[in-house]
Amino acid sequence: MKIGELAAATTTKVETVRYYEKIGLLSPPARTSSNYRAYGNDHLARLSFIRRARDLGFTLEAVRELLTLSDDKAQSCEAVDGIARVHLTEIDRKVADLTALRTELDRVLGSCRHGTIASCKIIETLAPRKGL
Amino acid sequence: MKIGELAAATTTKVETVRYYEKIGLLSPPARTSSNYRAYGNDHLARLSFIRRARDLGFTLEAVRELLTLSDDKAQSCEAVDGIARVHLTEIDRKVADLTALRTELDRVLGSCRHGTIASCKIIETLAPRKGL
DNA sequence: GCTTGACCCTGTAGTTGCTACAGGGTGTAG
DNA sequence: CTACACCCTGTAGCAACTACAGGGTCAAGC
Repeated sequence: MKIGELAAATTTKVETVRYYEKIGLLSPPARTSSNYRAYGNDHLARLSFIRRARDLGFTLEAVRELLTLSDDKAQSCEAVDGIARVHLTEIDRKVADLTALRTELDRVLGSCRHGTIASCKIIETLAPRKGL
Repeated sequence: MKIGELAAATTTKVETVRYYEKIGLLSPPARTSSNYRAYGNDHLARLSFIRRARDLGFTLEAVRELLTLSDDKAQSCEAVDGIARVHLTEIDRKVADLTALRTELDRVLGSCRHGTIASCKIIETLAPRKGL
């Protein structure tokens, strides 16, 4: 399959596929006589994995780690679990922060409707907390 | 307080603080006789806010707008309302996205049987699926 | 009083994760 | 046979930092 087809099949930009190859996330495929990249199903699977992990918010470095781990079938699952778990904790913190910010914005909007410009406490909402 | 102290208090790099000043997010502080930047508590609060907001995925431009909300006390109610409303929508979208992501990651983690990679459900989940 | 080391200054170049050209070659449909 | 969509390499740009290089400042210790 040509690069355009691979890209379309994974909703990736052609340039991004070449970029992944350049940084070593995707192995260089065979070339046709006219020097076009020729991909197989293994490439398709790997790129799908990369895109999906990226979608889930993993950095390229984390993806690289996950790929290395998944290549070594005999290894234990714990490292994979660890990477995902750290990521999950981060997400939980972000949701909590966003919810606090949302409440404050909502309050600002509410006071607006009553014709008064309440002093906006946005800065205080995300002010440093002791637990951090 | 000196730039290093401010940076440490907000887990920011010194260079980043200077960068925020350069792009106008942080007002230029007073200088000591030896030309060192001298910050007060208002800078600390503002920088804390910027860092948290950035962490939550707001662009610097969005942060800039949020800050004008809390800065400009004389602003018209409509302007405040407009800016707040846009960001409220954005926050709701982010919370929804993160929650979906969380659910998925949680499901993936729950399936981890701590066996070997060969049977790792996390890797399997990220692998390409027919329905995609 | 002088050196050592941790800090500060400005300015510029590199990073991440792409994305967008520029300037060219290839392949097929009309 | 020429138009057009696709492919190639290479470089430059984007946001938002981050890391030097090359220099100045200051408190502590000998």
